Order: sequence, then C-alpha cells, then structure tokens
Amino acid sequence: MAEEKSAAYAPAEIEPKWQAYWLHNHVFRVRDFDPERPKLYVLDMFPYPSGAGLHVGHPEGYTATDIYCRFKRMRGCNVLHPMGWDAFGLPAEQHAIETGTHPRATTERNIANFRRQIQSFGFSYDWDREINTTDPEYYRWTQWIFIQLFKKGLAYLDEVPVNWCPALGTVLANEEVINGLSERGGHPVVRKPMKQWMLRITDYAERLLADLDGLDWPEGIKEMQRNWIGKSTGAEVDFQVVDCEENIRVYTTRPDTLFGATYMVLSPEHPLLERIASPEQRAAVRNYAQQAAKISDFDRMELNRRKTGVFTGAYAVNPVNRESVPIWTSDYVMMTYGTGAIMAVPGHDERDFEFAQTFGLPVSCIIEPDPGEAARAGVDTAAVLAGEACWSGGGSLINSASEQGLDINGLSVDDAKRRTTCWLEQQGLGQAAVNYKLRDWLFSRQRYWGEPFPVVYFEDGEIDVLDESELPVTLPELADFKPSGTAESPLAKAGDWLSYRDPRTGRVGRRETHTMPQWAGSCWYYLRYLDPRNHDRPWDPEKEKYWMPVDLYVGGAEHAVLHLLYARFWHKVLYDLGLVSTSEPFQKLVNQGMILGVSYRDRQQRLVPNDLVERRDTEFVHRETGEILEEFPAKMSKSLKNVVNPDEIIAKHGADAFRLYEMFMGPLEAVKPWRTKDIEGLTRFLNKVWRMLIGRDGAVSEAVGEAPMNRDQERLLHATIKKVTEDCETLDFNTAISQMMIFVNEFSAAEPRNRSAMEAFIKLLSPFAPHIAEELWQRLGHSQSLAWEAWPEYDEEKIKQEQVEILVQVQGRPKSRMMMPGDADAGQMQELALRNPEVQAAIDGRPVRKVIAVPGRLVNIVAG
RNA sequence: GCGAGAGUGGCGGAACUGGCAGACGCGCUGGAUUUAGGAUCCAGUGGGGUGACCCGUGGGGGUUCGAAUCCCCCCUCUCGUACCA
Repeated sequence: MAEEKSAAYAPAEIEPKWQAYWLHNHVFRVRDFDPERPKLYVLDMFPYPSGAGLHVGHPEGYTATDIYCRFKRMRGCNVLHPMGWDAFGLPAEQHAIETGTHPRATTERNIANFRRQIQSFGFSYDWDREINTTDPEYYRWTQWIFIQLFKKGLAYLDEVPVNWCPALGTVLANEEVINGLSERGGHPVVRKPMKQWMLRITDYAERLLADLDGLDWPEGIKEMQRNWIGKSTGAEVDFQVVDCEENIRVYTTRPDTLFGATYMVLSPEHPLLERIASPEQRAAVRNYAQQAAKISDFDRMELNRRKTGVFTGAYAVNPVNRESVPIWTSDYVMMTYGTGAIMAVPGHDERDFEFAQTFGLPVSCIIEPDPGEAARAGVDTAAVLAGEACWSGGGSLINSASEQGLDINGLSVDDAKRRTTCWLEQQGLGQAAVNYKLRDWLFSRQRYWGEPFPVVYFEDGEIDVLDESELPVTLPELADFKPSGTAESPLAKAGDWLSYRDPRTGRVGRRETHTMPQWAGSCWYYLRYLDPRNHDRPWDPEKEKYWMPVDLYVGGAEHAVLHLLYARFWHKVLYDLGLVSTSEPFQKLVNQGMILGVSYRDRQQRLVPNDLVERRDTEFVHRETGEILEEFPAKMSKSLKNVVNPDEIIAKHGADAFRLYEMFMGPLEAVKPWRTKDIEGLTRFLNKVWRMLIGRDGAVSEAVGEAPMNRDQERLLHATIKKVTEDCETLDFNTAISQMMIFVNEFSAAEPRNRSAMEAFIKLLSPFAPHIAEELWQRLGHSQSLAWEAWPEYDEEKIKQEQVEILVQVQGRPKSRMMMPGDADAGQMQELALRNPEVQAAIDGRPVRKVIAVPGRLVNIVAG
C-alpha cells in the first residue's frame, strides 16, 4: 500500500484505510478446529437494526468484546467473534403499515446502515459469518427447532386469556405489557381468550433454576431469573364444600396457619364459582366476575387499591378442625397462580387481613409473635393476640389443636409446617407441593414480519407440523400489512399461500397464519454462527462440540430475564435431544452499563430539552425564560433531545478516540454519563502517541532509536505490559488506558526513545485503538497487520525496585518517608526506621511498645 | 413492600488479600507561545489554617497499630419486581 504519509494524526484518513484492509483481506476470518490454539467464543448480543441507527450504547459492549478478542488473538487464542441481525420485529411492520414499504426493504436498508456504522468502529468481526434472522436460510432452522419442540410435546395450542392490544391488532406476551400498556407504543391492553401456541417452558423451571448456580453471571441477573421463575414450597390442601360434592383445592406456603383460616377466596375466573354460589348470591357473584374480566390488568394490579369481593353464599370445611368457613371471591386472588383459590388467614397474612377488615370477617390469632422479632418490627403483640393486628413473622403456634388428631401448639412456624403437611398427607387431605411463578411461554403473534409456523390445520381436524424437507415455509408476498383488527393475522389474507396439500398423503389443509415472536430467532443464533452456511443442518455437531459453550457473552441488562431465559430453555431442549453438547449456552455473562445523556431540569424539577438550554459562562440557562438550570445525567431520549449520534462523534474525533473514551469512562458494568467534551482527553492522548513516534515529516521520529532504556523506563515498560495484560483479562479497560497514558506521558518527554519499547507499546494499544496502531506499526516498517503479532511479555524482575520509598508512621500518623531496599524484611525496616532522626523526634523518648513493618509499604511505630 | 447494586474533589472515576485516599482524564487557575482564537507546552488544583498543624471516602457507632475497604444501626440514589397465597 503506497500512499502519502501525512505528518499529523489524521483519523479520517487512516481509519477507513485499515477498515478496508481488514475487510478485504479477511484478516479476522476464523478457522474451525485449529489444533494449535485454544478456542474462545466471544459473543455480543446482536442488535435489532432499527431505523434510528446505532446509539452510543451499542458500541460500548462491542468495543469491550473487540478489545478482548484482539487481545486474546495476540495471546494465541482461536477466537470466534461474529455479528448478525435480529431483524424480525414490530417497527419494520409498523412502518410498512404506515408507508406501504415492504418490511423486507426497510429491514435491508436498516441492516446496511447498521453494518456501515458497526464497521466504522473497526471491530474485528468475522464478517464471513454474518447472519440475519429474517433470511429464509436462517429461519428455516428456527422452524426446524419448532418442529423438534412440537414433536417433544413442548409446543401446544391452548385457549388462554391473552393480552390483546386493539391498537396494535395483536396479542402480546406478559413481558411485553408494562403496567397494562404495550411496551411498544404504550397502547392499552385488555384480556381476551384466544387459541395460541404455547411453549412448555414450565417443564424446565426446575432445571432453569438449578443450573443458574454453575454460571459465571452477575449475581443480580441470576437473582432476577430466580425471582422470575419464583419457586415456592408449601402444600396443596382440599377443602370440602358444605352441602356440595365439590372440593376446593388451595395452594399455601403456610400450612402451619390452617387453624387460622377463617374464610376462603376464589379467583373471579375460578371454574367452580358458578357451581358453588348459593341461589341468593349467584347474581352478585356473576356480576362481580364479569366486572373483574373487564378491568384491565393495570387497574387490577394497581398498588394500594381497595380490596373488593363478593360472598358466594357457600361454606367449606376447614380440614384440620371441621369448622365451616365462608367462601368469597375477589380479584386479589389470581387464577394463573397456584390453584386459583386460597385459604385466607387474616391473622397472619397482610392481604387477607386487609380483606377481612374491609368486609368484617373474623380474624383469629394462632401464632404468638417471637418477642424479639415483634419488638424489632415495632408490632404490638397484644394487638396481634387480640386479632387486631396482623403478624406474618415467626413465633410459636397457639390455638392449634383439634379433635381430628392434629396438635401443633408450641411448635415453631417451620416445625408446624412440617407436622401439618405430614398430617394432611396421612389423612389424604393434601400433600406437599411446589409452585412456580413462571408460566408457559405464549409463542404466537398475529403479525406479518415474523417466522411462519411450519404447521397445518388439516380438514379432518388434525393439526400437524410439516415434514422437515418442506422447510423453509417462506413468508408470502402481501399487498397490505395491516392487522385485520380481529385476532386474525395479516397472513390470513395470503390467498393461495394458505392452502396446503400434503405431498405424500394428498390431505389438504390450511396453514397456520400466526407467526413467531421476535425472541424466536435470538433463541439459537449463537449456534448458527458456528456453521452459518450449512444447507443441510442447522449446525455441524463437530463444530458445535468444538466451539460451545460461549465463553463470554456481553450485552445489556434489559435482556436479563426474557432473552436469556428463553435461550437457556431452547438450549436445554436441544441438549435433551442430543443436538448440543452443553447444558447451558452462555458460560460467562457481562452486562455493560447504560450510557446516559446529559440533561437539564429547572427548580421545579421539570425536564428541559437540550435544544432549549444555553451555556452562559459556567451556568446553564433556559433559552427562553433565562432560568438557571441544573445539569444531571438521564436516559437518552428523543424527547429530551440528548441522544448522541455515533456517526457525528466518529466524524469529529475518529473511531479510535470514541472507543477509548467509552472504555475510559468507567467500569464496563457501571452506568455512566456521556460527556462529549471528555473525548478530547482521549484525542490528546492519541495525538501524543502519534508524536511520540512520528516526526514533522511524517516519517518515524528521529528520537526513536536503538539506544537502551534506562532503569526507570524499563521498569515503566514492564509495569505497563503487566497492568494492561491483567486488566484486559478482567475487562478493566479504564485502568488499562490510564496506565498507557502514564507510559506515554513519560516516554514522549524522553529522548532517545527505545524502538522496541515503542513497538511493545503499540501492541498494547492495538486492541483499544486498532487503526492508529496498525498505521504506526506500518510506518515503523512492518508489512503485516499487527492483529496476529504476539502480545508482549513482561519480566517481573524488571518491575522490582532496588530502593523503595517507605512511609514511617508514629501512632498511625505519617512522620517520615525514607528509601529502603526493596527486599528489606520487617526486621531491617524496623531498624532503619528507628534510626531515622525525624522518627526519633516524633517518638520523643517514649518507650516503643510495638512496631508493625509491612515489607514494601510502611512501618508503624506505637510508642508511649 | 420485596430483591439486587451503588454512595469517594467542581465532574468521570483510581486505590492489590485492611497499609501514604484522590492514580488517569475532564474542568478550573497561573505562566510560555500566538495579532486573536484554537492547538501545544510548563506549573498548580480535596477542604481549612496557609509553618512542619487539623479535617476529610453518605451519617452514626464498633473492631484494629492502622478502615473508602471488615462488623452493627441509619439515610439517600439507581435498577428490577409487584396482591405469587
């Protein structure tokens, strides 16, 4: 490559040059089964290519993994580092509805833009493995996995109350509904029964929970998944309805409180409600159930909402003491958890207590609160005993014995639980039970832009999946993408596409018109990267054995539960089918922290968009009112006009400075505020690096030569190699960069500058700022890319100092600093310290009682 | 309410298994260079006295020769979650 050598650091020239070089020479193409090098699979959460383009949050994680990959390559690893597109999804379809543009066209355009932007950062992806979830060659295998799920009985159709969003014309998963509004668009969501594909993720609840323990994930994320799965242990208990054949089964985590059960509550959707309601109460019960169905989830879940409910007129028998208790219905009991019915223990459950207070139901106390615990909680024990207050803590059981042979008086809560459960089992009245909050995964969407199901509804009523040879089922072309407004998907308008004739049996049927949710494609993409162009199978088993599991997975915490739980579920199913060799897909997970924008608010805490803010001297004022504003970090948003565009930053400062800045801001996992001004510090640093090596004529500076380093320079070089190496290993990039700054500050002031030290430094810098590093490497006379150069080694001996400054304290106060041999032991240090006149003055003749000497650090003398 | 995480200069943040708090960078101050601005370079920069002393890691207690770091209590913020029986 012959070209003009500019004398000044010019990122706009060198960055495109090296990006083109890496891409055209396939520098980062990775080979499978390298026998010489250990494998390393480093994965970024692939983006949804939105029309807005990349935001500054994307490159944060991508830069971190890129540094790690480049570092590991130089350390001799065979690194798999791919990128692709999670490209099905609502926005492209919404755009199609609004403009008539085919979602495919929108998606392709957005992908091209994302690819351009991502490549402008110089990331070392193996672009030969790029994948796209909307490519039929990709989604045929998503459909193939669905067939495996179906055949294993893990996919089923069910009529379930779903979150129906009239504005979007589709149903949404529970996770896509926030406070009764759609996550996208914020439209109201109502409940409506509908036939839906469900995936039996609940079959895997226990394993999804248990296997979290072996994962190197942030504790917080694991905890969120545990909470989401929501395992609890307790008992199921049958209550016989008085004058009726029916039993009502309840689930409780507190079987110890059975003696305190003074009424029961059924969910308004409970199937037995109609049957047990007394004639007098039936109308009221029916009315209440209808009202409850109409109330949106948002209102139903609203905090501190007054409890409502209706008496059914029926009674049930408490199995432990044969007393009859009234049966109520109330929407504070959910049909979707447990059995949809509870025994109410107002004396020892806050919700039941509140309900009992509202409706004047009896409260009976059967646990005497633990005195210490009650005192700490500020609870009046006498009030609890009188049934005037609720106590849900520990204590000992009272009033809990019956003629039926159960006596748990005096027992602790835990012992009483065990004894009662045991008794129930012996009597055939109940048994120990485990419950999970996790529900089956609603897997259908009434949308166009998603994977079609490989499913046919045959005329004879059978519902079956297609043969694998018939894949992919491609999306039909449509003129109109609008949802029908009913539960029907846009695919219901697909004409010929709908009719299906079985090539083997000749049976005819109609294709499934629902499509899969966006999560489907991202549930297995990490496996397709292993073998992205395989036409015969989703991946080669040998390649899977070689590369899996993912060694490092980096992405935003917003996927803490959904994506990561769904992908783990699919992976376990594939594992059970013998299709993958590991039981978990992602061994180590790191969440990059969100990057916040700069925002402003006035004295009344009102937010002021950035285009209304003006800087006057050191203060920020409202452009219109002149009011002084306070600056603070806030999530980037269109409304606050504080979104930073990566293209503009690269154009002005270059990709290397951008990369360095994002890594220098702070720890990867931390939430950090973006301040464009601060990038200048990193630009300055790169300029310094440039001038350290390049003279005014553009050639290598005359100061760079073969003259040996002095002792201090050598120490600094080796200390820098050590620090950068260790920090890259642990992803502590901010401190690695500051060490490199220290190096440059020292060496750029020195002359001559040892050439091999300069070359070692360029290698250290190269994972962080690869463009400038390649350029400098080339100008130093190397013809090959430094991407595959060996990482510099350090020598611990060269870091050691002969003389170190030791702090001498008297009574813990610093009194003197003195040079001592670096290898002096505690005894020598003590001797040297006590000889020091400053120290003697501080001791002031008092007897020395104790001396603490820490080699290499300090001496502390206790006197008097 | 519950669960998780975090509180260090004007700001972003450093500080190994307890061992000189504030590395590195931004900003700011002074100086050099410059017609000016920008860029660059040099010096300074936690607070208070301004001597060699004192105070300082959200607040209060404790352990220790020694605490940002360990223990107890409290406060604040961020994220997640929400009647899960």
